[in-house]
Formats: sequence, structure tokens, C-alpha cells
Amino acid sequence: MKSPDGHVTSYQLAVYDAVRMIPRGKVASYATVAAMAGRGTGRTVGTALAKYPFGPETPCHRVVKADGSVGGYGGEPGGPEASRKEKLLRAEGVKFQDSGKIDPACFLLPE
DNA sequence: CACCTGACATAAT
DNA sequence: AATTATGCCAGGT
Repeated sequence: MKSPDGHVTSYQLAVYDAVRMIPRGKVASYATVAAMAGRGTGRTVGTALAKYPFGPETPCHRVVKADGSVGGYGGEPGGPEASRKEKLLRAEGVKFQDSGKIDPACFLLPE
């Protein structure tokens, strides 16, 4: 469980690198991560994250949807793990609106 | 090489 | 405001 799967494309690594640079207490939309990676779109980023086994250094929980929803987690969209994801974000200092959406001020500005 | 799927985004209805 | 349809791009079959 230390090293991830061996078959990883260049794009996956680029997405990881972008996700890893997200500061604690902030979040970035899938599209923003794609912009930082330099390639792809929100869809490709989400697909990339879902397929990858993930190491402990990749804060995939800091990646959320553009409308403020937490998106997915644990390789499943809107799954039960997504609730845990929200809890993690709260623990890191991310504020949530009463509507259940993330505060726009916690979003990392795209490049 | 062609078709299908998918942790998204945006516009239109 | 909520739901539906279309566009995007990379990966897998």
C-alpha cells in the first residue's frame, strides 16, 4: 500500500503534482487542477483521480466541484465516502455554506 | 484505429 | 431554482 500501481501515465503525474500543491485549508475545482496541470479538463482530472490508488501525500479531498459540492471520493461519485471528505475539509479550516456548499473564499484561484 | 466511459463545466429549457 | 442536454479530454476496451 506504499507504492501505487506501476502503470501511470504522464497526465496522472501532472494532476497529482497540481493536487499536491494545494495549500491546507483551501480547495480547488477539478477544472482549476486541470489548468494547473496544463492539460485536460475537469472530467479528465476526475477520471484520473478515480483510477489512481493514491498515496498518503496526495490530498485528493481538496479537489471539489466548481459549484461548491464536494464531488466524489473513494473512487465513487457522491458516495458515502464523500461525507468523510467534507469532514476532512472542515478539519482543515475550509468553511461551508449553510446550503452545504463550500465557501467560495476557500477556493484556490486558477492560474 | 474507432467507440465508449467518466470523482466535470456550462448553457439551455 | 432544478433538471436535461452538449462539450471537453484522457483512458480503456
